[in-house]
Amino acid sequence: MANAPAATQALAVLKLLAEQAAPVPAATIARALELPRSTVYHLLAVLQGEGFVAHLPEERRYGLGVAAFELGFAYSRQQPLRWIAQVVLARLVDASTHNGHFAVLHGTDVLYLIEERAPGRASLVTDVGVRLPAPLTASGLAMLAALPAQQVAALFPSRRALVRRHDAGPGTLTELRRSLAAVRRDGYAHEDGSVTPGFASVASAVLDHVGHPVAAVALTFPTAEVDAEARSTLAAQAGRAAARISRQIRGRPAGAA
Amino acid sequence: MANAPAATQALAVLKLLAEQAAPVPAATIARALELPRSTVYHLLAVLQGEGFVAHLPEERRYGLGVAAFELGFAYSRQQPLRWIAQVVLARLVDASTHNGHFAVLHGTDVLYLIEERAPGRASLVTDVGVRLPAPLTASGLAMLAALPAQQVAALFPSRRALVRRHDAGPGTLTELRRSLAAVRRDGYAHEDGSVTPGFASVASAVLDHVGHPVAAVALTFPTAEVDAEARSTLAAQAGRAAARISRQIRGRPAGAA
DNA sequence: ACCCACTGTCTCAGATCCGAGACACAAGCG
DNA sequence: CGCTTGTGTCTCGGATCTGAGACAGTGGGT
Repeated sequence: MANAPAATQALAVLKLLAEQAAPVPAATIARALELPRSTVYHLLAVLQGEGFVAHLPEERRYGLGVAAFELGFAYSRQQPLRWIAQVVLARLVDASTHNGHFAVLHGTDVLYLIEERAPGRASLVTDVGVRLPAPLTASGLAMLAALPAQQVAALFPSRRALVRRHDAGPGTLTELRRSLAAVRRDGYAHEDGSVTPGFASVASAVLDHVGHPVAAVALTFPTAEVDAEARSTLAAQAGRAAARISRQIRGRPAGAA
Repeated sequence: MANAPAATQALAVLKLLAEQAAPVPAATIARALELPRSTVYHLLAVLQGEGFVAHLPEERRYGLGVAAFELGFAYSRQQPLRWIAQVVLARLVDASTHNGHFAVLHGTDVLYLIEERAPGRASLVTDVGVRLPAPLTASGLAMLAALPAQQVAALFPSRRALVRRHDAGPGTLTELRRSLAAVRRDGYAHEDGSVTPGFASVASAVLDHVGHPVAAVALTFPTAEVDAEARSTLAAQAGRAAARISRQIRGRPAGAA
């Protein structure tokens, strides 16, 4: 297969810029990607010409451009799953009065595609576009629990693949399997403070026609506000929303994710 | 300046895919971009390798991949303006109980960066990522009204630059200028059914430290539900939200958009 | 005002890529 | 089952690019 270094390099520049919290100087890009300065300026000129990169002359820095934003939205728009989920999630959030999320599994991570905020509540760390280790999240646990054991083993071949945060989350594969068994027993997944201290989530997986988890629906709430009974109610609501989306996607061709 | 056809072509493929409502066959890409089939397969392989494109073998089609999505989110995340606006817009929506939007001017279009949905209300056509002709929208009119007349003339050199929809929106430059004068007189912009029949919006521009419009805040409501007095109240609320964001961005370096 | 480090532009030849077209495989239709 | 159309892979040489390094300009520090 022939190579296309210019294309590969241009995409690498975009990915690097996407990893930055703010626009950066061209020299930073050259250093990080180990590319000649002339090559970087050349690539930036092409990316700028197509709108993917914006040059900030006053700051002498480069950041992502509007074309990058539209690309991201276009991905979202191409997902029939997202449109179905948007409506169902809006209803769930209105009914439960808690923030709701819709996420997909991507490797060992969860990627949040939709966040619906309930009135009077702030957005959380699980904003759209955020990626978190699946075992730390209710959504991730819900999806992993619906996978065959071999697939889970493939994703997490050793304890090295596990990430802990706020001293939370499974530390061994045995703990992970135990968590997943509990999810299957309870019928829903939950996490307490693993993602944001003081907040908990409940989640259910959205299954396709062959029972494969394609996404998850979650509700997030302040731990202190919701007792065990209320939590079960929220879990049931999330479960019904996930089931509704599952029914609606059956009969549709499998989408990318 | 040297050229980088492979980089340019790869970006063209991404843009084409972003314009599609669903994944497409490779032949469609080759035809649309007038590229050799081997070149297209080659570019798709590179884009796929970097995660920007996903191949759907069962459908024999190609669509955008997760890296495209993350790119779009990364753009959003790099905008300090967006984070400030997110909080202010959430409060505005909670207080007004109507859907709110946050948009920027991009050429002669408005580009929606944030949508905050009020409980019990459906998302509208002005979803995140959507781009609409500025003169048709309250947000667009608010920003255009805050621009110097020469800049408006540069953006709209002739009536050819004007777009009508649902038989709405200014049809001549004179009408446009008249609309903008009304916005300046009233202190807020509004549209009735230009974007979505049965819905109206009010909007105010967010101004930077030199008085340049960098964004707009809008509230959208069903026309039948809101009388003239209530509309003024919503306009005032949107105006205060925009002013609050304006105050918060002063003292910060100008961001990209 | 001067100096230094950095930004941004430009050239051109050795190195490397791009794409025409052949080939194998797959899907759909009669 | 056979045929047609479309998908996807692969080769290689004429055409073209990549990037070292020179140069000019800019901004910040002293």
